[in-house]
Amino acid sequence: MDIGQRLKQIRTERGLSQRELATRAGLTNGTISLIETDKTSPSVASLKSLLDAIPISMAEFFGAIEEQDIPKFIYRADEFIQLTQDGPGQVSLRQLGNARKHTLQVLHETYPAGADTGPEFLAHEGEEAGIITRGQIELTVGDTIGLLNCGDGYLFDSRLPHRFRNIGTEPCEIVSALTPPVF
Amino acid sequence: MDIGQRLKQIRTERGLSQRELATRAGLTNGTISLIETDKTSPSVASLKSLLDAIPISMAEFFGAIEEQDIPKFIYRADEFIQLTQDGPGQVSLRQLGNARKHTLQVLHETYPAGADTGPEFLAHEGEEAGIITRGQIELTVGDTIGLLNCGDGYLFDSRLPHRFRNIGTEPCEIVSALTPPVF
DNA sequence: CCAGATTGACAATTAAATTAAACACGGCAC
DNA sequence: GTGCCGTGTTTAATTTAATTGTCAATCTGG
Repeated sequence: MDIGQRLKQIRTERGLSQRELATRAGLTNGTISLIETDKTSPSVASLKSLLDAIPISMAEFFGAIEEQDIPKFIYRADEFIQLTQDGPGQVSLRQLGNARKHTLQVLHETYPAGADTGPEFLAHEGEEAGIITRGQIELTVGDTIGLLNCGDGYLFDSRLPHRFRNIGTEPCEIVSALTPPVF
Repeated sequence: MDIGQRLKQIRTERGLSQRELATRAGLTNGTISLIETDKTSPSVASLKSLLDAIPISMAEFFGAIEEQDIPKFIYRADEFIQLTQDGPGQVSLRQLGNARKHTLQVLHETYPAGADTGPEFLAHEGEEAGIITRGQIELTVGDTIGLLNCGDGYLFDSRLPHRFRNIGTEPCEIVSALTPPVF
């Protein structure tokens, strides 16, 4: 989402210079330059001042951005959404993209040594699958128990009760997929 | 426009605590507390992180705010939009509200000593009127010239060529109205 | 009732946005 | 050419936002 490009677009569309818009909005030209070149992320208050001076509403401004938004295919590691509280000894679930817009939910899971999804078994609609990318983990599905090593994978109907336990000494990382998404 | 209230609304609607939303968005609970109590104006980047984690789009977020926006009646002095470059010896035009939404445009004008709208006369559609609140100014409309003192006013058809000159020694302030708005 | 956990708010530090002033580039008159 | 605007960018200093750690208040289960 390129705030800078969009601001520059509507500013130049209306024939305003950075300096002119700046004085109208009560900011400085330098600030607008930094925003338009994406060297800073303006505060909502600053952006509102700018849009009021143009004038254009926040909804219009972002509406146009999000319409023109090219469907996003690539997500950087730091763009994942953390679904769990993080802390030592905690299971970490990091979601790829905004699953509500899709029928497929992919997670990057980390189970510290000793971690356990709990004795109360999980069960929900859909299917899930994954591949272990680091360490090893014990998976119980129904009354089947298996120890999965790095490179191994799993695939099962999520309605079957299941449980993950890292019984090893190093953290276990899994890339998993669920459909439909669960929250 | 109350960002804090709106954020709290949708957050609690979805049963999220400040801490839970914070970890999902990669921010801290303190930040959310400050935003929701309007003690800070978040950066666009921070707000986007929060809305992605909820999830809700920027356009939806602001759309709802601006719809529910009570028509605004009162404008603080620092909310006026500066229509002119400011500087010593410059005429200052400060607009009340967003004139594009209305048929009436009210300006707070300041003419420094010696200021002049220029020998090339102004002319545009509509009517304009004003009252001098400080100092004095010479007004030319068509071939009529008058010296207006503090408390005096004017009202004329804007299609007549007109010119303002502060021929006094102190700045002149005028509150003026135009209809329809001009830019 | 108490212990432990969860909530939102606060104060002090750290990180980031904003300012103010300078810089560099490109027209354009002279 | 030189000087002068007007443009957008960059830099160091300042102001503001964000983090961190803590607090009191509110639940919850034993």
